[in-house]
Amino acid sequence: MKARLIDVAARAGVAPNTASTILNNRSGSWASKVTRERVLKAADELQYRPSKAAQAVRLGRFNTVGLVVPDLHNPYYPVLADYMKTAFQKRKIDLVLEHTGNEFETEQLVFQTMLDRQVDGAVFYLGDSELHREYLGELAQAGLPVVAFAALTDEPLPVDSVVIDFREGFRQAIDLLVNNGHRRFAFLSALGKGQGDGNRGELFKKLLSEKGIPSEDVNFVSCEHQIGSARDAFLELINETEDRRPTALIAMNDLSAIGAMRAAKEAGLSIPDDLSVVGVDDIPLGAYLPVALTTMAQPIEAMVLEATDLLMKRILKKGKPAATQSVFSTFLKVRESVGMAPE
Amino acid sequence: MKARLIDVAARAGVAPNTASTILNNRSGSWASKVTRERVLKAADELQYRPSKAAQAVRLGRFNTVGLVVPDLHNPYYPVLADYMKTAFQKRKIDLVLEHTGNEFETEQLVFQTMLDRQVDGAVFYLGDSELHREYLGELAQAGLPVVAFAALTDEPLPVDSVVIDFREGFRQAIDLLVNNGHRRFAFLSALGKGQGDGNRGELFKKLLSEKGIPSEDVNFVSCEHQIGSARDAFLELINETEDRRPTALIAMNDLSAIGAMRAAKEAGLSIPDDLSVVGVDDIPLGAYLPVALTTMAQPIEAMVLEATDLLMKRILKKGKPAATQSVFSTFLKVRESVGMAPE
DNA sequence: AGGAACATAGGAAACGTTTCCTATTTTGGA
DNA sequence: TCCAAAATAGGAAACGTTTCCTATGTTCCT
Repeated sequence: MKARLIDVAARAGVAPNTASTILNNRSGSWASKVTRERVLKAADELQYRPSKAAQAVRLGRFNTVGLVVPDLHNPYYPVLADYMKTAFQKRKIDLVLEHTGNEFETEQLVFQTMLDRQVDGAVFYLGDSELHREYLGELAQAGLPVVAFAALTDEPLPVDSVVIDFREGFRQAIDLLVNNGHRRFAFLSALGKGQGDGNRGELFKKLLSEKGIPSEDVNFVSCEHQIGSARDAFLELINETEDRRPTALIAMNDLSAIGAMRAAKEAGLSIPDDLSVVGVDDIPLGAYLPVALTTMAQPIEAMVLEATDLLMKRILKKGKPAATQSVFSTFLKVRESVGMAPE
Repeated sequence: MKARLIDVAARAGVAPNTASTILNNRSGSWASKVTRERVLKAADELQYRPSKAAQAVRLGRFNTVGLVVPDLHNPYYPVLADYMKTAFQKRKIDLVLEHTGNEFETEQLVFQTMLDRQVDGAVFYLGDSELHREYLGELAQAGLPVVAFAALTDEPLPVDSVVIDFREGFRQAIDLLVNNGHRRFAFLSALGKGQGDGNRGELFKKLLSEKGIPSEDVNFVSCEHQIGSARDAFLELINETEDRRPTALIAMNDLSAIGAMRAAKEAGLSIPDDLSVVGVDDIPLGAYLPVALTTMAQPIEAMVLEATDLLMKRILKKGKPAATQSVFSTFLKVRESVGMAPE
């Protein structure tokens, strides 16, 4: 059914290796013009496409890398995936996209897939699940080139990593909010059951205390970084804190921020008059909400380029150099969801 | 570095074929208990994982299917992809996800990839791009099992298809809007430059005229089905129609609806008091907008199951039976964005 | 005119599996 | 005790490429 190299060679009246050499125009391309054209014509007529599987077996590489993200439902990741797809495309490398949904079983499965030598390397975006941190070293040990995206934490990862330093963005956000008169804060993040926030909660508390905000005026709300869970959790906080209700909210991603804004709406709070909201991620949607979302953005494209470079180096390099760490800073994009503190 | 079948066999002191038979527990599994255990132990110790590429070459199949969607930035598709991933997982088949961004070049590339025999079959979601319709038959002709999702149109597709019949949802939406007193409508859709709306515009006009709405009170707005494009286009309409401004909008997907809601906000129109909005797709986000979005939902899971079945049948069946068509109806989910017509 | 250097092409092994077929040993019934 | 049948295992080819190495003509210089 499908044309093979042999078929092309036969039709062109040459040996398979000759055809192969020509089709991949290899080694100075010694073939005579007439032979070359015969082969090219035959390949075209037969609609020949080489079997990637056979190539992979022979060459020991796939020209494919994997990108594993926590959750495709968060529009941040498709944005990142697009950049990365473009970056690898330039190197003639396919990118296969997987998402774990932050579920342990799916994560296991994806790690297996990656290990099945389907890919020459893999990029893992460590979301708020701490689960796969454990496996990263294992994968690298098993010989798979790996690069990870992660939040900046105290303990460096055992693999090359592109880490996001939230300090600058946080500082800008807190400056803005405090200057606008806000004194009572809420912090919405994923914590518990295998989830961490990369010390961002601690960082937040510390920066606020430097501004003279006592820690009892900083409410930590834990949710699952999905929109529904954020709404529920924040609505509960609103109902619990009638007297000293926070006037400013920082959510650890834009989706949670949207959920919280919905909760505010349901509680009769208006944004930004009664409540100021800051998100993280700068998802495209944020600018088009009825009240456009102020958010901490990342230099996604630069981060992706760096990750791509790191992975390519790992793939091409023979030895196992020590893991490196590249740090990128966040910055605030001020939109409509932040205002002056009420009264 | 990586353990191969030979290595496992050597360590267990058996021939490779014996090891293969045991590891795949094939043909009544004749191997003696002791041999079996030795092989299993060796495989475990060496962390043996068979090379998928080699298997693919030998077996002529990949245990992998492709899913091609137009745009991952629209949260509708991740939802669909998740269902499909689960459905194929049950059959031990990997799903690789590709998106074309509705760009012609990317589409070409993806079609190539699929044809490179990386997959045993492919599911294409035909968005509003008419571009790949042309290629579907070609792919099927080339021997690739293909199933397509599409809107119900007059001309059936040359491959098995799962089509969405919008009539019922439209009828429900129009009933609701007309009963609420709306008389002037807008219809937001992707048209032009290779894009079609599957006759949904015509359908809309027809249903409205049955309700006694003259066609001059139906405004068609063309945009690119992305949030920003929808905002721009609808804002323009608002500004152009000060006198006979529409009081109800139907957008051909939820993302456009959100963009239009943003435009309404910018123009000082409030929803649903000044403008009622209905979307299509029922993306999860819709329920969590400050004004929850009324939308036409699809039985996504059932559609996915059907598509999965169709593809599996194509893959397993020898001959080339005629293309079938499975139709699914939409239904309205009423939320907050629809109200009574103003004054 | 004779050989070296070049241009052009093919033979055959290899990548890591699976599977068809054959070979050896064991079992069991008469 | 003998032979057929069952149980158990291995040999070798095959999947579709790529690549190393060798072989045949050509060209060109002396």
